[in-house]
Amino acid sequence: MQKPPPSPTKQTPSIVHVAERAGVSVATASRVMSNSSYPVSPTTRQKVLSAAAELGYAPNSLARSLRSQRSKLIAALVGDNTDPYFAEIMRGVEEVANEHGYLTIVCNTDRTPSKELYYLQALRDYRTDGIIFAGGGLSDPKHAEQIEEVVNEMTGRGAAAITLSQHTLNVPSIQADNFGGARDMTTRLIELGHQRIAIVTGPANLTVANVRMQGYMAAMVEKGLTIDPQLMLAGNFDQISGERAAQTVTQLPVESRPTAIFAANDETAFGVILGLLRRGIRVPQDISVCGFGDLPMSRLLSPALTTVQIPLRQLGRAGALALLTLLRREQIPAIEVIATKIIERESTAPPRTR
Amino acid sequence: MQKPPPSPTKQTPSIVHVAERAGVSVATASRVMSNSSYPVSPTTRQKVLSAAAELGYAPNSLARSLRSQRSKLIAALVGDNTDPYFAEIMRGVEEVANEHGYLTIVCNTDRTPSKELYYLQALRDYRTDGIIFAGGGLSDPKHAEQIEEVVNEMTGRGAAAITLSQHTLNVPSIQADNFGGARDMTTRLIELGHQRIAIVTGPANLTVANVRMQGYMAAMVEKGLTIDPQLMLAGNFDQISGERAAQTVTQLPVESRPTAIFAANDETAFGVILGLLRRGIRVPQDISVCGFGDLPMSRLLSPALTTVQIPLRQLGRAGALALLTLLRREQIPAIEVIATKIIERESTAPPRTR
DNA sequence: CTGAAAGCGCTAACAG
DNA sequence: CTGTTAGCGCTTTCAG
Repeated sequence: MQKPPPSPTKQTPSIVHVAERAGVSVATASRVMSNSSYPVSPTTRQKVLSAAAELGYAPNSLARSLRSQRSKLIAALVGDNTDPYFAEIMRGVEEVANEHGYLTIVCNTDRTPSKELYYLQALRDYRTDGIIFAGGGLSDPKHAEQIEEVVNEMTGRGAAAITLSQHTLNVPSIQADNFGGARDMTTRLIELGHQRIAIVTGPANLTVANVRMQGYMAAMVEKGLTIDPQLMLAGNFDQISGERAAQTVTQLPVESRPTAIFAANDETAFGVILGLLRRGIRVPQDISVCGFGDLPMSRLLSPALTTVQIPLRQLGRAGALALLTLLRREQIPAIEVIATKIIERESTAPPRTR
Repeated sequence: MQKPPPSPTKQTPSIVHVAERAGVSVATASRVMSNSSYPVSPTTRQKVLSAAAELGYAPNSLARSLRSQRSKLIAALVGDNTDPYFAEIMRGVEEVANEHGYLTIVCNTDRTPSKELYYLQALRDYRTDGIIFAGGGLSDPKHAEQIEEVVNEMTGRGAAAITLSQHTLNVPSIQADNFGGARDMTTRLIELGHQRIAIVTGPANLTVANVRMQGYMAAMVEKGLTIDPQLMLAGNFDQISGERAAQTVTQLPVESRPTAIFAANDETAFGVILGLLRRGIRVPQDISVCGFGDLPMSRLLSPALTTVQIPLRQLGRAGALALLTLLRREQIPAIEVIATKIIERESTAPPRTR
């Protein structure tokens, strides 16, 4: 059974048709259809309205945007919309956009500078009013320059841009307190009695990852603990790298093993826990594990994950709101920090007394 | 209505400027900038190209779309982009769109007919070329009619629409084999030796939920088992309803308790498992549990979830591809079914022999 | 209050 | 091969 291909049948009515049918000029028709503040007599207005209704008239946003130089389109540039981290941010962005009559375009960059650049150009071509960089800035000097150029071009034209994490781009930024969150979490572990605390880092070229590591180091130093390079495990923000880290740890001689492992994000923490459990090491009895992010599934694991919660949806909402403010030509602070919060669950505990 | 360009720092160059600078007509400039097949001499082409480069010219897609009556915009209408189910589909859609030079608009409907209608109108106004209905059709006769009207209006105009699940809309559809998957899973449970198999259904007004229930019933009947109404638990596709179902089950007299519970989706299954474990019932030793969907986290649970896998990303890709085919005025089947697959993990086992 | 007309930036006839 | 021109559908001066 085949479906007949769609073939354009009836002509979409334009405002000209509405004007004709209502017996008024297009100017007047436009004024009522666009809710202009320009005065139109109640009777004329009514005539236009019913003509539009009879015709099933729908304004052409493309023409409107072309004319007004405002597309009412905003874009969310994310690493991968499938990643709950980005999904949650996108949700916040989309909600605010929707509430204000904007449409949201998704762009998955896969953290690839070239894809990011490609998308940016497309967005520029569509005269997208605003762009939210949800992911971190990619440290790739070659593309960074071009990306910056396109962004400047857009902002120079009246568009707005904003980042939701540390970024090389010189645009306003709204960020979760990654440093503070990591420092607080580490401090908490220390207060629990841990001394040998390992960290599984994120991708070296990702700024958020580095900032979290800084937070960890700051706490260690503040508390007078030494940072053992052996306990700084390279990770990649994914589960696999967490499992690898667990493996590395278990190969360490018992006396130099950490009593706690701080994974730079939740996914990595899942991997760590899984890797540990597979090797018969109990969490948190033998080793405590914590993450960063508080993904929805973090509380479902057993043991449920202790982690640093980032108010992601709120971050997305704040970002979109800031964008709209910028579009209204109003000032916003260059950088706004949103507090994170430690959520203690089952994966952390005081270290075993030897 | 919309705000004028706030502070046009530098005037965005249009094709007219390019033409002037290259010393050619706009027609010629357009021909080279739009990669028209129309012949242009190599020298002229070069002149235009360098003029464009010097000016930093970027084509205006809005104008292009207005003129060509094709926006190169497609939209994914999802229940909630935060739901891994939809996120995965969206990813597939976005990938294909991107590969073909289209931009993807996200619309979260929250399964609300009014929001769906609102979005549809906005998409129509933007002359979106194609729409993918990722969620099921909402059984709400009042809005359904209006929604259908807008969709017809759009397809009549040359746009394409497609659904990725059972839907009242009369447009082509690409679907996972929900019936077959549920039947196979149920059959598998029966083969393991289960006789008393409960099902936790999805929202009654969601077609997918009903189809899965049908599959369950078909298998039961085929195998000559009776369907005990006591074992048909009302669910809502969320974790809470799964926990509630677990509670209900544990309140049943021991002899009439099920030995296996089939949750209509994974989230519900998580809830069931959680609820069971909390009450000291072991999974799968005491009761087997399985789900439908294979969310990423399903394999991370302990016990890892046995479930029916839906190739979601592929579904999204297939949907977008179908849309593009339709846009090319080519035929596609009215309905295409994509096979599901049973993934057996740790949450199911033969029933305990009494 | 209403209307005529000038474009927004681009493509595609239709001439040369 | 190149150029002129007529719109796509809409908003907004600028005149009544």
